[in-house]
Amino acid sequence: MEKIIFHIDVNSAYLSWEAVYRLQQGDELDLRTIPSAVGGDPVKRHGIILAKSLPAKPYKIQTGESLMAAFQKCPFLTVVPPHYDLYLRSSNALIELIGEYSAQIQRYSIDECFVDFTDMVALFGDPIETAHVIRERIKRELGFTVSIGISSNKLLAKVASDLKKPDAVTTLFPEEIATKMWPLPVEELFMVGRATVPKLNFLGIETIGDLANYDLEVLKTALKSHGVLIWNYANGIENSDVKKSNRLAIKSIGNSSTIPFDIDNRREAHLMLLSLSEMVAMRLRDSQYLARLVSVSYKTHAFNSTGHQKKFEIPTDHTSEIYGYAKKLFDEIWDGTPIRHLGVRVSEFCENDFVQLHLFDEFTTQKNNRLDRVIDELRGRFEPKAIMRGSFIGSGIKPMTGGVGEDDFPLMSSIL
DNA sequence: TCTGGGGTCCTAGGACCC
DNA sequence: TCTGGGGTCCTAGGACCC
Repeated sequence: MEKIIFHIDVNSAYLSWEAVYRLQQGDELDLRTIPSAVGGDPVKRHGIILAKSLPAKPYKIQTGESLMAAFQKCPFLTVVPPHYDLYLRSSNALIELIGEYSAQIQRYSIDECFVDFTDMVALFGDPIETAHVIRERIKRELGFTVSIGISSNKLLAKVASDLKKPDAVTTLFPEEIATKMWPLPVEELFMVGRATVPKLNFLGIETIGDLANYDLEVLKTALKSHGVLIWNYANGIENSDVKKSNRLAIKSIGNSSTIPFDIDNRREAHLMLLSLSEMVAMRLRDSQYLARLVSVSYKTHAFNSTGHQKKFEIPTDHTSEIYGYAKKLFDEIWDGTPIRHLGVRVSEFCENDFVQLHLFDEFTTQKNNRLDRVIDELRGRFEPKAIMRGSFIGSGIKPMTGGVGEDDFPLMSSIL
């Protein structure tokens, strides 16, 4: 039987949520009605556009571009800083509402989800009408708009939701592929990014239809497995299930940050690594995993990036050990070039079963373990700053760097 | 116009073993 | 001494997503 899949996408999510919140707080102005954007702080060198309003679109404001560039195009652009807590709460409210229509929901990102509606047709009736009911309810009850795509698989549903924005419901069933999807430029296809477009253009492929009808063998030679993937997508072939999101399915945990100033000495670099390790390790303990692989990466002032990683015999979730590894890895590769951006990531997880905790070095392990958990608890109960290492005072570096905690869910890079 | 931060997956080359 | 090929593990780097 053919499946019925919805893809639900919040229109200009960060900006919409910001606008709704401000209206609720009594603001007169609706950010969505003027050229506006959510953006970072240029002084801290985080200055890019994260989301833009519809009225900002005619000015060709692009997500990801620098605020400076945006102001050049639209000098009176209103830019507000991001509030990730608010976005997480808004996202949760959305998922809760959608949950009334199906239990089969895959959160794909903070502002997108897939819904398997196949078994719900018997209960709610026509999928298109139901999608409109959901769309209307979200607008009325939550105050923002969504675009809903409907098809028989996730890929087509996702493409469909993109066809009409904002506040719309669009179908893209297999028989509609040739008319609705094939005329689109190939860069609109999921998984065709910056690096692939020129390669496809070189082969004479300009539209999704060109790709769909191209010789698969030639494509395979030129683009390997990625070529096969996007050829299938161009033909609407994709058959993965809507997987209920499971936080324990996460494969890695990392935090990274652009430092407001270039770091040119080992001491400050280590302090920054400690700050990042604190957050990574806390999230790791919260995930109930131990990690075997620690990676460190950095970007230089000139934007060259380098990384180094190593597997360790004994899986851990201790802040002190992760920091120790990170520091060692960093020292092995850094040549003194001024650093703009630093990151720490852990992966290769195994369960943190009780047994594993005292296999080796019982005393230190248990001591470290208790210390980490007490700190986690205090930080959870009060605020992260409740426990702060003295070395950070006056350093210009925050005692913990990075975000995403309790409510994180895995974001898949490819629909599968 | 100097370009965030969170992820996943793939590939290529070298080491090592049989 | 020089020769072969296959498998697996490890690491760096890059492509893609939102």
